[in-house]
Amino acid sequence: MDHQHHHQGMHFLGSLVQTPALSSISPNNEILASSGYRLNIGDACSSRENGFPGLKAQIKGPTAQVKDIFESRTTTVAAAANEVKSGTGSKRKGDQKKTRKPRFAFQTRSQVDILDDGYRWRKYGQKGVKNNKFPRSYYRCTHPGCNVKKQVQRLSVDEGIVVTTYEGMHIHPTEKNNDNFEQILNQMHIYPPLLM
DNA sequence: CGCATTTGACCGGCGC
DNA sequence: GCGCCGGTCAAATGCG
Repeated sequence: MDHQHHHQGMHFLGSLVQTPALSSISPNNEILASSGYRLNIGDACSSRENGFPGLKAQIKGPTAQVKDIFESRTTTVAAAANEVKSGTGSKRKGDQKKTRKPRFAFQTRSQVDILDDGYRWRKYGQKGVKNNKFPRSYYRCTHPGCNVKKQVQRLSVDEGIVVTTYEGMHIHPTEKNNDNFEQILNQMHIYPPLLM
């Protein structure tokens, strides 16, 4: 737990993904949408603190708007996430360190906001975003002990694009089969059409 | 009944 | 100090 990272900023994986139009895939679990768009991020990018499997997207400079949205966050975020509840409550103890978790974001061209990445998420908040007509949703991985969070935001500047940001590393494997044909298919759709 | 989502309150940081 | 902002909590509600 000491091998810290030197990058405190956020990595931006800007890939424009054109997902195939499959029909609803897994209705019950995953926050999957009915239109059948899905993105697989299931196994492991291995690299660092985040597991980003099939995401081979290249790292590229974010577009003006996107960058704006996330970069400002980086610093403030950590504080809120850690210390928060120590105020009056007696429940949580903000004992955790002040880790500044790196975040990874990527954008997708999709009709649905929630992409099926193979993990189970519980929504814990939603807020309006300045200059944006779409709200941003906050999710937390439901696996016990796993602190991974993610937020989803659709850009109003181009409502066909959804930005998903991951924060933290999963401490458990994906809950779904990874050899699923469809998933592989989807992974393949990840890199091709790049934004710039 | 056991989950997940909804939604307004609340919190810490920051700029003025 | 106050108000805004991004983020989170938690009670109520919804749903299978």
